[in-house]
Amino acid sequence: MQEPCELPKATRKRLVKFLQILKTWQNDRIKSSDFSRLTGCTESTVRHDFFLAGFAGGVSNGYNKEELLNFLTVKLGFETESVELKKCCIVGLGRIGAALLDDSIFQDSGFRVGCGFDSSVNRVEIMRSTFPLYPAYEMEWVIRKEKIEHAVLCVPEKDAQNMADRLVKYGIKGIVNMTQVFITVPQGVHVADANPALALKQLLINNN
Amino acid sequence: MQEPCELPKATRKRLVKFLQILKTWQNDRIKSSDFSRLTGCTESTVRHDFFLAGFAGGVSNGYNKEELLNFLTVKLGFETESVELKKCCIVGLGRIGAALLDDSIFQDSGFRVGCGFDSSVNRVEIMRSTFPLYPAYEMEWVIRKEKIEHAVLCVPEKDAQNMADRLVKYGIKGIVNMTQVFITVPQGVHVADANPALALKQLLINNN
DNA sequence: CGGTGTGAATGCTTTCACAGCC
DNA sequence: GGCTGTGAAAGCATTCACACCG
Repeated sequence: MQEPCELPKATRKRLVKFLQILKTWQNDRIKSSDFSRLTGCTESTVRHDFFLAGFAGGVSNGYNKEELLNFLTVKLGFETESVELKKCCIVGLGRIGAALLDDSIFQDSGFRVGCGFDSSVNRVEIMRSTFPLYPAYEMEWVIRKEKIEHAVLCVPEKDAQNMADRLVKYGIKGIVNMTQVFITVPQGVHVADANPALALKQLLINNN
Repeated sequence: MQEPCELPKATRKRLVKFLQILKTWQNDRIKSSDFSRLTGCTESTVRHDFFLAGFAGGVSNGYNKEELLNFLTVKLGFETESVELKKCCIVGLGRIGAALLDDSIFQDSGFRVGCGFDSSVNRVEIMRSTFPLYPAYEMEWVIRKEKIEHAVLCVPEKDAQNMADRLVKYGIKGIVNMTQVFITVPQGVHVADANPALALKQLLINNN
């Protein structure tokens, strides 16, 4: 029914943010200036995004929170989210990977942690976790059996590309790259970087 | 001498990536197709970026690695990087914050960890770390004294905006937001998001 | 040939301006 | 008056096409 959300990329990205904001918005109504303040884009952009998305419920004291929240949830295809969360896996259980073995971090993301992998059999056996942990050589069958399509990559940098290649081979379609190196993936697979060091560097550069 | 790098935003962002790639590039020469493969942008874009940056050392078997590396380092204003690293602070020492108390994570970023803060005095006293840890009420003088301008925000979501406000008040100019909530900062302060849950969500949306 | 260098052309994104509505 | 809705205009970013060079 809902075609795959034919909206400009930039607009879609912002709409995800707007939806996130709505989820924790206390008030009954919300204005484009609120979104502007909270995201850093202009009021104009906010209104234009809603226009492109096809929303037209605004009046002179802003938008109705509930109405907008429902609209965006459907438009972005998140309706079924609460029914069944998608599973992701944490690959590499060093300090960062281990810290991510925690569903509260993925709350409201539409994902939950399915399992964790590490190439050290020892570490996998010793670590305590509410999620099943596997040694890396079991990745293939686990990923296929659990139909996991998303991975959070937290391995040492020297292993990042290798591991990414394996993940893709086993059917992973999206990788969140927590390492500082850039990884290459074939067409059809997507990567999002989420490394604090990289982010710091970008901050320095974007002082404009 | 080097004016503040008058380049299009998008181009600057990519140049930072290219520089990162060069640092670990094994071969003596590198081609635009290599950058294209590794970053996902087109060869055309790569060459055009170098053009805008004013680099013109390419020949028919690509660019000389060293030459390009030096050029970009200067152009982006990273020459002094190895002389003195900028300090950042980790704010909030839960699982994630604690995992970031580690300089190896910030290697090659131009930053090093200066110190950590947490509102739990108890936690600060108990945790072992090679960096000084302070209770949150000491933030102001530490940040001012150490002239820290960048913070990595790892506090619980409900505290994120509050803490960001305080950081800004104490002189922080750039915040890497590891939380899932969006924070608002005044003009002149910059925020970069680096939250894996957010990144996963963006991946779902960008399946185009 | 297999690459880069470069301006022009195309395609996105953001901003503007102002009508319309409560 | 304050805010949304909307097309048109301006501003960026990417891609093309082709000259040029070893």
